[in-house]
Amino acid sequence: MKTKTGRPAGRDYHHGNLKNVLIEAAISQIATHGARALSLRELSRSIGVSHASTYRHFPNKESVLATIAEQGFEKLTRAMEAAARPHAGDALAMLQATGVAYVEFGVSYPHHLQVMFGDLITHHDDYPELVEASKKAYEVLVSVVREGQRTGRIRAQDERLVTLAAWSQVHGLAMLIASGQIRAEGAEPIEYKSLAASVIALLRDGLSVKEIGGKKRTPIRR
Amino acid sequence: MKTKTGRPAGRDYHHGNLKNVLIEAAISQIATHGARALSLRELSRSIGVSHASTYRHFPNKESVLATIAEQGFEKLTRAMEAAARPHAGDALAMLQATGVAYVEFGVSYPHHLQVMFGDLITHHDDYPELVEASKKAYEVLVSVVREGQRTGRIRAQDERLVTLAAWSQVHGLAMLIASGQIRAEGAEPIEYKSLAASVIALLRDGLSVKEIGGKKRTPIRR
DNA sequence: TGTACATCAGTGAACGCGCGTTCACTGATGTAC
DNA sequence: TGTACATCAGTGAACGCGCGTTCACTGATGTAC
Repeated sequence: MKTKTGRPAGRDYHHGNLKNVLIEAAISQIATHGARALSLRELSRSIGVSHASTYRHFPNKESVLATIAEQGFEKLTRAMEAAARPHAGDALAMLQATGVAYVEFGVSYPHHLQVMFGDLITHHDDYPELVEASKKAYEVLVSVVREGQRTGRIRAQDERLVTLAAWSQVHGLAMLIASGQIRAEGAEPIEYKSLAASVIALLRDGLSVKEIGGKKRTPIRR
Repeated sequence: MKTKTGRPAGRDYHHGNLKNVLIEAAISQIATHGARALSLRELSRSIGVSHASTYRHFPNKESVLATIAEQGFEKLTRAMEAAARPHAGDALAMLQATGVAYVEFGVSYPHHLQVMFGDLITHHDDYPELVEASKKAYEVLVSVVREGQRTGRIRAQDERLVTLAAWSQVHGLAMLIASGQIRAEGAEPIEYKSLAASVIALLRDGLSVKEIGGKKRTPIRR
């Protein structure tokens, strides 16, 4: 069942590909059973490979998790960039879209978020590529904020502070949803996308009712 | 070393108190070694008691964690209420103070936050007191928002949405700090309290620069 | 094209570990008389 | 106040488990000639 060029059915590794197969299987195992439940032995079992083979590609379990986290940040970065792109030139719309993408990522891959931000990886410094990937995700937000400040659409406060406010907002919402704290009250499921959009709009506009020239504006309804 | 009324030195349990001793020890073990590292055996060992004794007071490990989470929510509730109290009558100040208290809690007890919002407890419905405690914490925010809307200081949008925006903001900031994502760039440590205050102020005021009567206001600096 | 050889990815068995949980027990405490 | 008894909190040993990691191996792959 194999030729010089062909590969045995279902075993497209040996030299190079097992690493990818392992990571993909790990990601799907995490997606279904949660990050805490990931075991290297079960992982190898699921793809029909010896449990020792992992150690040809990763020095230990944590480095597998680090790779997963890294890919998560890369995916998140791509999602945010793709969401922002159509709104080039309108920084506030970009910020909104980027934030919604962040929350959507969290809703879609709650366990992946756990790996990225949880305490499973204790030695972040051992994984410079992971640190790099998370910085890149952060940089997407920074550059939108910077653009908004340049064009006078976003408050000219310390750029790091404004970015942090935006990041906290979407990260918090994503984490609350991912950890099951936000529940539908009625029967129909929550529309996370529009929920995220509304919450982010509140950050954009502010919670307080502004007083202008000493008298209150009518509260804005959207 | 014991009398009819006295207790053997260092063993103030037998009938009633071991449960509290266990929880206190568990909380301190979590604070130092993280929630994932908690083991019932190590816990018993640390207080010099048989590891089977736990099962006189808790049906299983998860219920120990649920009790810890519950106490965390109670502590958080108390902290927020205490922070809000001095500002009674000024809902925006209450919101600010409450939010800062939330973030401070997270900074002080990052691992406790992990137990409260992480995925260690999988069957929340088994612990109605935990659900109740988390609702009470949430209610603190709701009531501040409601008060702000009643007095016209906070936007008259759906009260749940506004609360969620505030909650997301402080939760996200707390989680980002707790998970080590926010790092000082220079040598001096971050002043989390003022950082939180600034970030929450941005939510209160909004990120966008408002245009009034067609022309831009000067960006506000604080 | 064919052969000899080097490389190294994947194997199977074993090590040692600490864990959560159960069980029959024992001994300290509280109570009825 | 003193004694007999019931209760039940804490014990120590044992069960069974799956895990991460290591190791000497073997066999598939790629390459030099």
